[in-house]
Amino acid sequence: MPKIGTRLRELRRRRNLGVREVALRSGISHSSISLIERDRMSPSVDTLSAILDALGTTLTGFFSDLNSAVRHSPFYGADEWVEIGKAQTISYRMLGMNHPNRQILMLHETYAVGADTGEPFSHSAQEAGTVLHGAVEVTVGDECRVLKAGDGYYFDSRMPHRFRNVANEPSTVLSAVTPPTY
Amino acid sequence: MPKIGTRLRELRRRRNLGVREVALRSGISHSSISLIERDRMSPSVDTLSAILDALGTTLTGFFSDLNSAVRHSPFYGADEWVEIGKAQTISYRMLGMNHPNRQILMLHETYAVGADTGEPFSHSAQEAGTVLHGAVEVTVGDECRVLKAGDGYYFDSRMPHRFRNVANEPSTVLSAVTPPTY
DNA sequence: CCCTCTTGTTCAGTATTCTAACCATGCCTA
DNA sequence: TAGGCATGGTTAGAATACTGAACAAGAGGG
Repeated sequence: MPKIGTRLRELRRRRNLGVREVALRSGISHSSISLIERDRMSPSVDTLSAILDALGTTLTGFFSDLNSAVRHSPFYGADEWVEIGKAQTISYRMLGMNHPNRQILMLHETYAVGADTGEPFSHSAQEAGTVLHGAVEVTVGDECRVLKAGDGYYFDSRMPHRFRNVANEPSTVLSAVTPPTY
Repeated sequence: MPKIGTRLRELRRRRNLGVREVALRSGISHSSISLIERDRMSPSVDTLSAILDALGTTLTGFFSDLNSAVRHSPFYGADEWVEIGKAQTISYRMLGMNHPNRQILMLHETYAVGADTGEPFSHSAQEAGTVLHGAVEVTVGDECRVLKAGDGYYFDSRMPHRFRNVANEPSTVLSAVTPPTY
């Protein structure tokens, strides 16, 4: 939540609009606009959405413009992978947790024997990956194939997909998703 | 603000995490998580950010995945341009106001005699446009040129830029910006 | 069957956002 | 100078987000 206020003020100023004008168009009180722009309060998503609407922008656009250029070390140690799932049958460990303006979700996935992501699901993004160890049956749309170490995949996440470990040992996969949704 | 809750729940479930687990990692109470996921309250940006953090996602990623496939008429009449600025010296009228998943901000800009966007500013996006009528002096970075009807431009918005009407009549420009931030 | 551990939901109380009315300032015009 | 009308900021009270504890439903396990 980096200086939302400042950015909002810029957007408004750029349009030669007053706080009151934006308030009128968005249905939010001008005092709230003032407070939000000066980071004295964190608006609810609904409120922010209404304001952006009045400015002809969208939540999507607003946030995709956020966190632009910040310096950060490009290196991460082997101990810096962060578990983002609950390591029972499948473990998802991500790289670069706090990297600014992260556009990629790089995952090290470990599938226990018989592990299965279950119901094919879909979300809008693109993902690619490769099997490091073991054997994984990957289903994308109506295509299905067993991938072994060295094999890889690349597909649009909107296609329903599913992963299943078919080896009699744990399998590992290294994958990348962008945008970092999963 | 389309079903934020549903999407959040999907993200969580996909990770095999419980409401309580996410609460612990995000510092938000598990009851809030429950309420938010069922759209019974609209979280503040701070809160949402904390939750997404615990799920390994970002505001940017979360919203860029939002509003995917919704049907909508592709046609807009000449009377459907919406003024998003305050028409004094410069008028900004945008197209497709309520178009779902809008990725482009198409603008019809009208500059009064002597109008000037003033201080060069910058934001992260890409924009292109062409002069329809009159003459506009465009400055991008350290380059400056006068464009007349038919001339165009295309640049990365991160470069500081500025527009100035140098004709002795109103000038009009048709432009596009993506993502729809401006 | 009871016990316990897990899951998510409900609810009363607290903290925060949000609003409405008021205030301060600056810029016109008379 | 006063008066009007912009601008944005402040503040008490209403509305809502948020919390913690209590509740309900299900899954084993003895």
